[in-house]
Amino acid sequence: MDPGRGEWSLYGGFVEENESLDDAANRVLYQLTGLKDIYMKQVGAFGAIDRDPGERVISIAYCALINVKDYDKSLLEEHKVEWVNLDDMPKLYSDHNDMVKKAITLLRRRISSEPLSFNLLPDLFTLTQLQNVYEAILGENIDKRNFRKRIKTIEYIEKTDYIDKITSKRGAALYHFNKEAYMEDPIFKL
Amino acid sequence: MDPGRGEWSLYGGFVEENESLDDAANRVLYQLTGLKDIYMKQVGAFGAIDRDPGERVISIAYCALINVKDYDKSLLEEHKVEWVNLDDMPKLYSDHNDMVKKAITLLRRRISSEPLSFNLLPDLFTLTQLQNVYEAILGENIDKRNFRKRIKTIEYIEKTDYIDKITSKRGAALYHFNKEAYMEDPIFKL
DNA sequence: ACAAAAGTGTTCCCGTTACACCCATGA
DNA sequence: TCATGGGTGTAACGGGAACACTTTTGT
Repeated sequence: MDPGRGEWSLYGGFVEENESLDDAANRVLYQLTGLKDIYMKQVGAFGAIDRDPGERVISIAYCALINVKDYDKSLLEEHKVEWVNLDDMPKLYSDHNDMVKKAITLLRRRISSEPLSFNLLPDLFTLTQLQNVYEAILGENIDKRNFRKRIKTIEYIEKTDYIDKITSKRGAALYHFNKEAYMEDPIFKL
Repeated sequence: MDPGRGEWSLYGGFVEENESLDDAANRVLYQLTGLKDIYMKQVGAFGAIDRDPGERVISIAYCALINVKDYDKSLLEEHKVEWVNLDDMPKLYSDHNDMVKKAITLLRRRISSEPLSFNLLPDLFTLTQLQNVYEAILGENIDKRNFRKRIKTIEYIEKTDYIDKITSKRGAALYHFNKEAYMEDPIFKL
């Protein structure tokens, strides 16, 4: 998000002649963060007549799942862009708040039919980290025992022999998302 | 749907300067069917570079729920448009099959979180009619007793004293969707 | 020793499913 | 009288939610 015209707004760009909408979204994301191959979905087209006071603009909003640790800070500063917590989100320019709202709805719906979380986690992750992602997306707390019970029934989330000793004294088992197993049998359980 | 360029395609139109995307969709629908105030949702923006062989076109697809009985036949004939059954749908022009597929997915997801069916039914309807709509949208059969049990738990679907004697010899109770009750307490159960 | 995070089972409840027969009426 | 669609209840099952204590180890 970047400051624009006195108000904050979402970061955007224009679609070039030689690129699809998806390509354009990926390019803009790359220019902004230096990230490629990121999970990204179209949120929708926004086309009220007066949504831009200057000229008629139709915007196609996209949302991406980005691990906040991964971004290139210098690029963000260069574009005068900042990450904000959802709870701290200010009033945005034009209909950009609607875009965010629709994106959140889309994500919350999708997380129960598609394993989104792994786009936000490192290759190896602890169950606590995974649960944190779920709680962040759903915006609510989940019971630890129930969560871990459900995870156990999902075949393509595999426990490894590695142990994470960084975030806890006792050490936590590291898990792995087996994408191949998911592709073969894409039944999502959570 | 109308025949175009040797293949069948979805019916479309261009967005005017003085109308929003939603307005444009409603206008096109009106020109085609003579219907107004129809339930309509944006399906998404389609923007592959070569989706139209002539020039670069970005399309925003919409889907509407229309009771097939309501349409103005002369308008359809005038525009050389036909209704087709989903099962009989031919290969369509460009990415139009993707549009239909996405629209169906959207409807199926939405019907379990929003009472869509009433847009396809007359003001008074029998439970069998309602069940038919559900089965049509979901594309599967539903057990009659279970269906009726669930309907009974929904406050805003109200039984009236009227009886439909047209479609059955015995006569079937007519029900009514109480929109006000739904608006007050929009918890959808089915 | 104690603080901090990891890990672990059981019970209860409710919603979903499966399933088959009688009823009223017009033709 | 029969064909047609309308209407009804119960039992078994399974998934989700609630709930609290022990373990390990670094400091």
